[in-house]
Amino acid sequence: MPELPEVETTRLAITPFLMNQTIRRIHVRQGRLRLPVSPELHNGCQGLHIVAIIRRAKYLLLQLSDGFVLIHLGMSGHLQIVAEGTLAGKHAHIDLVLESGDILRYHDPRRFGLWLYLPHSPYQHPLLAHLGPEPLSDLFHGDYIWQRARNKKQAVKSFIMSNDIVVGVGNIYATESLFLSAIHPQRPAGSLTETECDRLAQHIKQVLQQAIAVGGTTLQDFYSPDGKPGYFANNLYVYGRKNQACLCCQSTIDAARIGGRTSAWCPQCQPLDNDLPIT
DNA sequence: CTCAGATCCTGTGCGC
DNA sequence: TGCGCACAGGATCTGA
Repeated sequence: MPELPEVETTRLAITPFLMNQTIRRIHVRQGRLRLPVSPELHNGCQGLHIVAIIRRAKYLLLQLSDGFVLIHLGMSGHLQIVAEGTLAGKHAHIDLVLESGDILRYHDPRRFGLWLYLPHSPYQHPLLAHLGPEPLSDLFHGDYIWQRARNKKQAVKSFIMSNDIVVGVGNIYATESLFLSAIHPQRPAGSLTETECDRLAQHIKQVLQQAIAVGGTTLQDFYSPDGKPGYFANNLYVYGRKNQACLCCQSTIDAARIGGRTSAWCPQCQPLDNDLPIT
């Protein structure tokens, strides 16, 4: 569920309920996430105010009147605003209860997420200190990719999914961006031309912006217990379309695991190599 | 240093 | 209907 557009949509959706609110208490039902939930969050943070709700990469940061809460949704986490007294489901691990009576409820079946309390500047924290630029910022552009990709043999798909290169590009949007850029995902990152790097940067931005723009759909099922299937599913050209016809040229979509993640591509629209024979 | 693979955990969907 | 297996939107760690 949570790629960067989902996290941003979540941030926008919860902000009106959290902004300037006072925390009554935090109830942790299951504290064993990717890292243990910070002890400060177990029945802690009473009386602190929520000053700002910030996103960095796929992290959400609740800036409190004292310290920060760092939240990551992992693979299966999601946040929901529920009324007091709403029955907690099997995987409703954390409730952040506000004086308003609203509850920010965290669900996460696979428990790859994070809830940490950081007393000081969160950007110095090891989890955040080495992150690359935001993909939608001016710091991320074709020439940046070109410079960072030089001499790298790593598959370009793994490369753009590396958080020290650029943050927030998950498996879906990496796959789609490469299709739109006509770049085969297994190409060594260092083999990209400057023109290809420009195209790639442009399409990563485009795909993420489009997904954020239709985040309104997510807003709907954000409050309802049963979510809809992916709102962006209609816009997908190759992700999840193995053995189906390419929407542009009718070739059969190919797929393989690259860096441990399933990757799909069109062999016609995204040639592996223009000149050299495959050895 | 670089890169590929294993790993954390539960749910779902498929073939048999 | 049940069982076993493969796979899932992430990110870190290990080791070659």
